[in-house]
Amino acid sequence: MEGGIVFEALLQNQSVGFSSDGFDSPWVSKPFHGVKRNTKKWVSGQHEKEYNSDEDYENSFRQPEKKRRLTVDQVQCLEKSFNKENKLEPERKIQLAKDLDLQPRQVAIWFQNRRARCKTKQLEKDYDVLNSSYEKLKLEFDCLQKHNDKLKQEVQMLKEKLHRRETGENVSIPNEFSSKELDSIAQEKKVSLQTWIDEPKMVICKQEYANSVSTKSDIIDSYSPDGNYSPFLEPCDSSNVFENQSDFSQEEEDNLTILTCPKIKYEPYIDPNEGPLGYPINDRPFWLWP
DNA sequence: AGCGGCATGACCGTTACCTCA
DNA sequence: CTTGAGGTAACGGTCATGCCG
Repeated sequence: MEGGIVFEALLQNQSVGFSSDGFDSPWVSKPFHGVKRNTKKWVSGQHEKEYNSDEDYENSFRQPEKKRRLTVDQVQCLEKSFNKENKLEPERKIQLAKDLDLQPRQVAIWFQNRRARCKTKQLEKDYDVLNSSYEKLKLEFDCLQKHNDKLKQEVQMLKEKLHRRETGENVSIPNEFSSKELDSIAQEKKVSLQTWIDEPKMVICKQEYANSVSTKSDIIDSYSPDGNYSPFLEPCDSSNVFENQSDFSQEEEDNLTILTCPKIKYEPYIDPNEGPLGYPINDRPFWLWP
């Protein structure tokens, strides 16, 4: 950092010295009124600055201080180093500080802040991923629900007609439809539904688990060892969704919920304050959070 | 081996300052 | 010129870890 950064006239009782952490940071403590906080101000190169007289020392306090940003070159070099490894070993810190004419502590702080920024960005990305996943899932769920209702209606209608026919009532079902044939029609309906949902990947699970998935951050936030995002539910084949190979009893099956799990991928940024339903995400019931 | 004290570093939340629209 | 928002350097507090007596 070229040129000494000196600071504005400070209040009395200031102290010039090293930080309490015993590290090599030349900070000046400045009393701060009203807030219980010690504001310290940076003096570039102070560790090597020599004052020829008390007057020089006093004058240095009267010059306005600027908190300088790191230069473009410094940032570029730090970025390069960060991209190689975002943790900073002491040797590398010293070397970077030397190379960039910074205090080791400045390098350490830059890495800390850089990691924090990195984490924030990653959280934003994760949010986008989950949000778009949720949006897609909800859409598919709504479609399925509507289709399911329609099918139930049809089955109910057919059952009623069958009942009336078997009890001798005059119904419009052709006589050639036996009970068996009606079953097969119903079966056909299942098949068509199955075809319809063939594209989205699905898993079937108990209602309690479906509810808990949205809150299981330890699962959702999981990453593979190489640092890549790992979707919490792997895609699976939906072909057996309606087959009688379920591990659940009939009663349990009534409470089953279908989770669609499209392959998660990053999508363009979406305003996190506005959810897919068009109103702020926090206004949504907790269990509807993506 | 177990324990306490100390040094160090990472992380988190926060603050102060700078820059720019 | 002022102001507010956003970005960033830097802080204090806390916790984990390693070393040493």
